[in-house]
Amino acid sequence: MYPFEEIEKKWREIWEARNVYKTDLESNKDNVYALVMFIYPSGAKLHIGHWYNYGPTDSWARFQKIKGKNVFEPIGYDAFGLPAENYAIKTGIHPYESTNTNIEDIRVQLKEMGCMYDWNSELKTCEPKYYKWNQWLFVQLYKKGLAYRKNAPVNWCPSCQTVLANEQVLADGTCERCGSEVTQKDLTQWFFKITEYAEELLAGLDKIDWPERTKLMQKNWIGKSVGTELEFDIDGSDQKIRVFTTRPDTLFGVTYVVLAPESKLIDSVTTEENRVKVTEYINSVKSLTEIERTSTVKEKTGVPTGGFAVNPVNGEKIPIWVADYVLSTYGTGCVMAVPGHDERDFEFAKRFDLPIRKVILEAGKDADALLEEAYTGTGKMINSESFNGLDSAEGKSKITDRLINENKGERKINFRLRDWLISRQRYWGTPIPVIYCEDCGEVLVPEEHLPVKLPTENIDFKPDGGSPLARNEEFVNTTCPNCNKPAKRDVDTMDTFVDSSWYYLRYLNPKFSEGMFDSKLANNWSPVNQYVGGAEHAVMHLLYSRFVHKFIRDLGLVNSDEPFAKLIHQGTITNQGAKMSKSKGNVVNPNDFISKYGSDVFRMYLMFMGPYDEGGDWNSSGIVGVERFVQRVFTLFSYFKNLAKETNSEEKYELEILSEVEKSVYRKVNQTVLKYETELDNFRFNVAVASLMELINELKNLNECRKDIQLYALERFAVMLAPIGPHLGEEMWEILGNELSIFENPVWFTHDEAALEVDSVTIILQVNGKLRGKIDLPIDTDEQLVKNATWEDEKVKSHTEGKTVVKEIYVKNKIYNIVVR
RNA sequence: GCGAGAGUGGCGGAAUUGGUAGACGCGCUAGACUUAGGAUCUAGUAUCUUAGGAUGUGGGGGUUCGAGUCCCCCCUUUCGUACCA
Repeated sequence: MYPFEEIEKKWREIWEARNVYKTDLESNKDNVYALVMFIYPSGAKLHIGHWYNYGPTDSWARFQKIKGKNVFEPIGYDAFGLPAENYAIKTGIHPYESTNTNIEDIRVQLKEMGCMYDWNSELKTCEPKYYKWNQWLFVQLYKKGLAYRKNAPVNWCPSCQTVLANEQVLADGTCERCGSEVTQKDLTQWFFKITEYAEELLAGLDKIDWPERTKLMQKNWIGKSVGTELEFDIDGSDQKIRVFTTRPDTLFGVTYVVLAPESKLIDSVTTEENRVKVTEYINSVKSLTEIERTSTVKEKTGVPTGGFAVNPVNGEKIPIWVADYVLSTYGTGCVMAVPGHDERDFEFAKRFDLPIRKVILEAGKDADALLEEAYTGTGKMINSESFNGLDSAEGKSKITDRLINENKGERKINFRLRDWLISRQRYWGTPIPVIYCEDCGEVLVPEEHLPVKLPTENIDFKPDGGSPLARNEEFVNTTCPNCNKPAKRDVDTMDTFVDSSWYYLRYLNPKFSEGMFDSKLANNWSPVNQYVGGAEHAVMHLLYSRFVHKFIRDLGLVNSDEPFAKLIHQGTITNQGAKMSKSKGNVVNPNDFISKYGSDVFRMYLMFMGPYDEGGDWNSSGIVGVERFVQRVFTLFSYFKNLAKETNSEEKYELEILSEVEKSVYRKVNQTVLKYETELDNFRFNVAVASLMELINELKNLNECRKDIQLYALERFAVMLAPIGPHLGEEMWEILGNELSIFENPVWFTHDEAALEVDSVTIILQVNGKLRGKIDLPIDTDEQLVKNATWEDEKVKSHTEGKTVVKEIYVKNKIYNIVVR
């Protein structure tokens, strides 16, 4: 039996004692930064999902190490946040205490996994020496005008008792964290101006190797749209209605204009006879929740104001309506309605019997035919006076030009992306380094006073809609850095996504006191070569990090444009189809498997389950397969114990001098080396593991080989085992008679290309594309000989007899197909 | 609604440019060893079959000598998104 307990313990001690995983960060040669998303230490311990994230990624990193790369693989804790605070509310235990207790436990588990983390780089975001630099970042953003405070309608989670960023509200209008329904509230809050970087955040997506899905999500979230902003005069008024449109080519099709219910223009455009109805309508909209209002299944509602706008291109007077399908937060909050060519306007026009005018003709359609639905495609312009006959694209440009000439419009780019709301009315986070003075207004805490420490005494955690820090007099009351008069501190804390948007740079030297991070090291190690984490962060963490990275690049602190060059999302492991969660009580505990099979077997099984980015449903029944494999490996190597002390292997062998058995062993070993390398490099762990299983099946008759061939095979096998089963690999390497840790002294054998060349091939014989036989022939056999052999095949004969041969197809070394009729 | 991905034996899953579908593993069947086997080893294992073959990668069409792979339509499912003008 393979004594995994003893062996795994032994190697972990050796690795730790010899400091095998300390990275030379000063070096700039062959660097590989392998990063997993750091841990959010909520009360729960590491579960299968963590293992699935960290284990295989570590195997990838170890493989880089074994190939001689200078690998940096750190781990740390995203230690601020709600779970610890909620726990404190429930139990009274201070978040600092519970968080640290959790981290202690988690660290033990992490070490059990046998990952090659550089523990010198471990960090916690809840320490002042870390969050000080969040505050510093805030100050820099403020100084560049990229951090600002405004009163705005914000998303409010009544359960978490705090505001949320747009990204933290789910599609169904619930809180990303707790699932409560999010409401709207008007509050004065701090924002980071991520929109300033919208264009670059979008363009940068083309330069990074990320899953297309994720890039698309970011692209949609940023939501760039190119169009024209133009104005409609208001009939009988000096005011104008500005609208944004991506389809100026449909301007002649505008039959009404719509204002969002929040629009400030409503009051002045509404006529007296419509005022009551309009007011009633606006009130009715207010009482709707955001979800109700934005539901696309809801029938469109709206009321006419009685006022009229004037179409800038043809002077036509068209009615002004108020409707809640127009959003105040996008564009100008006003829309020109073209029912003929916009689905929403079409639906609205049908409902309220407004005219529908066709101004774009779909290719091949009749200009006079009635529109059954909005035609949103492009085509020839019609009913558009002098623009008739132009293509949509040309029309867009020409109409815009005319508007520009007449001073009635301009080209405009709009983004769906909003600024990042970072204030949180919670305790367990980074204090916002701002002081409010009656005389001086909002004043930044001077950099030399940072960090503004989060008070740890006399905290009333209980949420009451305000920030817990507001009740801590000692914290709140301070003096103005400008005028020294009594002043008050900002009592909110920062969104924890601020913490996680730059931690990968801090890992390089978490003790660095002269700045946010050590720029010299950051330039050696940025961007991160391989980042691995859950797809749920596709638009939050991963977008914020990109923004912050670009900002600190602009400060001159780092010279790369993107934080993460390559990204992979591990899939989700479910249990009976359901996401594992404490509340459902369906969490699978990894410890049960570790104690029964050892961490290597568990890790290898996770890798073997299926494609890494797909995850899958947990089913422990297959783990015995991996266990058997490990047992067979151990038996095999034990049989050849100390072989490296008895013999030496060559780097390469000429095939001619090998026996048949040796030749097939030699070939298989080299095929496996190549396959293993390509699969592992690309995170296809399941296939990499399978290739080693195939190899051990092939090594059945290894004892019929010469000793040096035996060693040749086994040393390669051991080295390939090491990344995916690190303790096992080390032990097998040692059993062979090697004295040094394979990770301390990395060894990798590249494949022998000559071994992959086969001397004979199996030709597939087909009749009408159907398999009828196979023949083994020397490679590159002459076509005529293949043809002869094919025609001699009994089955081929019986399927072609009495039929006319139409043609014969020969694909060299692959297939001979006879087509008959 | 829209956008992106997925659908292959009893199960998890393999499969270069279109060229032997089902690697590897689980499970199952039979045999060997054994006091015993839920250990280990060996062999087999897509389905139907009149034993010649026929069928087979969600369904239906198509391109091709040849399609899991390419094209069109549809179904199921996962994820994202929710009137962004």
